[in-house]
Amino acid sequence: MKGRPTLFENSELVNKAQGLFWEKGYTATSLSDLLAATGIGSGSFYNTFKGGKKEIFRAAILQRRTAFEDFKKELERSESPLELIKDFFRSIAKSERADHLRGCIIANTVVEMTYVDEELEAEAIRILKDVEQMFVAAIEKEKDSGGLLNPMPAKVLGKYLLTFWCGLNTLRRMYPEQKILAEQIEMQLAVIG
Amino acid sequence: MKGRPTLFENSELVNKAQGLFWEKGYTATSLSDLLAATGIGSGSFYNTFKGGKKEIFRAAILQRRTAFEDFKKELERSESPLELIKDFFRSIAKSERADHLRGCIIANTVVEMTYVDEELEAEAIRILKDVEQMFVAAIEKEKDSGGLLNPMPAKVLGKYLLTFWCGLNTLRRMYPEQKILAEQIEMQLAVIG
DNA sequence: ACATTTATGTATCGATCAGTACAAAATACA
DNA sequence: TGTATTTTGTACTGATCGATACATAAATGT
Repeated sequence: MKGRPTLFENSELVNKAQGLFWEKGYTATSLSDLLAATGIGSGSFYNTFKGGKKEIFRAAILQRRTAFEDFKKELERSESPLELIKDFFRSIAKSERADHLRGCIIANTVVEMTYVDEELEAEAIRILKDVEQMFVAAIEKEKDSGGLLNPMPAKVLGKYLLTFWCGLNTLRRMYPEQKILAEQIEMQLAVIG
Repeated sequence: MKGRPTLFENSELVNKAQGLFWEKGYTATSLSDLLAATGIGSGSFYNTFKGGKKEIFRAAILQRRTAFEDFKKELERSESPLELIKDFFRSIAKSERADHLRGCIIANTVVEMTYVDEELEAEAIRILKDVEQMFVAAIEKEKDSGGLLNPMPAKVLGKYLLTFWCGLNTLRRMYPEQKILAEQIEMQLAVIG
């Protein structure tokens, strides 16, 4: 390809931007924050992300989405996907304090963007609904194999797990302590059966 | 008292500011948003709220706290506080769409402020912990009167309700529909017993 | 009437916001 | 060795940010 070669790896830029957005959200993260963290100049930045701040934020969100999709594929290959999901929830308790404090970037975005940016809000909601569907599919599979006796519809149980995930997003900030979170997670998972 | 009389009622200012902060959060609400919504000039504004934007935000949060404290007093007078709490959750489903979208200003603040403003973050967390304590007290009372058979500790059940509240804060935005929310709320309340 | 006090409206501050203009640099291709 | 193409760094833009300066208005107290 013709032209000066890129000094900055695109995915690296998005990675670093994601780190900032994850902590402070979209509005409170300034462009100069992004430029300072990545080391890129504004010329390169707007050459790479023609849509500016909003485009790199969307890229950060979508990158998070692919991380979720990887997990989803792992579930689809699994015999007992619900167990993997439960283990995922259990692993949350063991996170570092900083990870508790920043929570889930997608859930954060839904809360932040409601009256701020319709498109980004819709984007984040779409992802959470995909997560919900993943929960539902795992629960249905477990029901089919006879490993789950809970009589509630899978749809309701899926929304229950999603609501738990979003609630945990705040609880973790209030109690970034392994013991409390582990106990609470275990209790909430037991509800499913 | 000496001096020119105030044209603006302080609590009215806080009320209107609360409305803006509730929708867009702290950072995305600008001072000129606040001035436009209240009709006040910046001179008067900074004369009234010496701490500027942060002070009026804190006032908005604290005003919400007193609303919660009123409910708490009602609970303390009640014979079956847990039933009142359950009815409160049930009433959420019937909210208007706009109320679903803006959620709970305190829970929103916890999510927004984590790496943005330590003090406001701590303020909001303190309030949520008070709400949690209110849940715990109501559950203990219900246990004492023999009206609650669930063997889990009241502390755990209280955190469960709090987590549900915070999860609902996102679920409402994803599904601002009475039917879905009512079904989900009923399911989650049934867990308590 | 006049001094004092407080609230108000307006003009304005420096800082920062997101974004642009543009020339220099670094490559590929002719 | 040029010419086209793309990236990069820097200077800069107008707009908006939160906040202040200050004169004027409107009350009270003497």
